[in-house]
Amino acid sequence: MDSLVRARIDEMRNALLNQGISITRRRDKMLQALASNDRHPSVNELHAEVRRWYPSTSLATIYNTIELLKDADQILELEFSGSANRYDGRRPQSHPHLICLSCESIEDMDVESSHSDHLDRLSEDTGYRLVRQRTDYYGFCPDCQEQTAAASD
Amino acid sequence: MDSLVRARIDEMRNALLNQGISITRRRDKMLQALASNDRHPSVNELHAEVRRWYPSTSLATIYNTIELLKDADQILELEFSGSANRYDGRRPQSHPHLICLSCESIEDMDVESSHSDHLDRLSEDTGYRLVRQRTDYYGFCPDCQEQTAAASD
DNA sequence: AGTCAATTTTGGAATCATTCCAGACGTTTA
DNA sequence: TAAACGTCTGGAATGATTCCAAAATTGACT
Repeated sequence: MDSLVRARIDEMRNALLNQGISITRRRDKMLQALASNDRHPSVNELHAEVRRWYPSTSLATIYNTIELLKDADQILELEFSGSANRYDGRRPQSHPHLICLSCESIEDMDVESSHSDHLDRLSEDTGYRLVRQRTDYYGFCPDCQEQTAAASD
Repeated sequence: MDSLVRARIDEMRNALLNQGISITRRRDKMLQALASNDRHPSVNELHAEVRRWYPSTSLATIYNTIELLKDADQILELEFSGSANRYDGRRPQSHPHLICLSCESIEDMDVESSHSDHLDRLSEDTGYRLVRQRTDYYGFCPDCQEQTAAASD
């Protein structure tokens, strides 16, 4: 396993432990699933993954664990109204994404430099106490563009 | 009525007419509601507003009209998974918002310069064909900060 | 190991925004 | 007036998320 993935899992574990939350087997599997999946999985995908090891796992447990991770600032939730939310457990800090309107893939973009400085500056400017931001770009990924081009031949 | 509001209503009307969509009385009221409300109303608020004039109006009609406006690029939809979507009919182009996590108010921020240039440049860089972006800042508005400060006295 | 208390998990029901649909209604055109 | 078409209604269907009470698991202590 990638050492970065391992490090990320440890980070999540410690963050939870610091809040007095125990790492049960299901929770641990879920951390692994989150750390090793860069496709921004939905709750259902995480559920399926954890179930491979613990088939009795219920959806409620997945939602539960997500709540714990949110409270510990260890997961980024991308909300959608029409479809299921998607989650980024690899980089819990706000960062921009490329979202394909056709295949619903979600890709990370590089972090803009000094993200928290930016929020701090904006907080001063606006009078808000800002805690996070969402920046996402919507369009059509290279693969989907090819497919529509091919289909119109 | 503000002349900017009036101009915006005309803009929406024309955009719909250009797509061969007729402006019914309910639709027209909804355009007015959208153009004159800067608080980013939800579907329920729009429904209530249109109902003041046409009490038999159904929710489905509101959803319908929103669909028409989206297709005509005349409304900006802010998606939320936990609560109702919010709509900006005054500035249909992508622009950033300040969102209060406590009172759920949504405020417009000034548009970054040359927004479409920015998308064009990013499209080149990423290979995506980007059509819109979402940039929102989440935090606590000045009013809500005061209230929690006062409550802790 | 055995018991108790506390935490976690389950599974199903409840909630709520949104979408769907068939029938009713209105408007336009001839 | 009638036919044709688009619009609107009201209620049902859908689907993600939340809630909850009961069952299962865990950890501490004996």
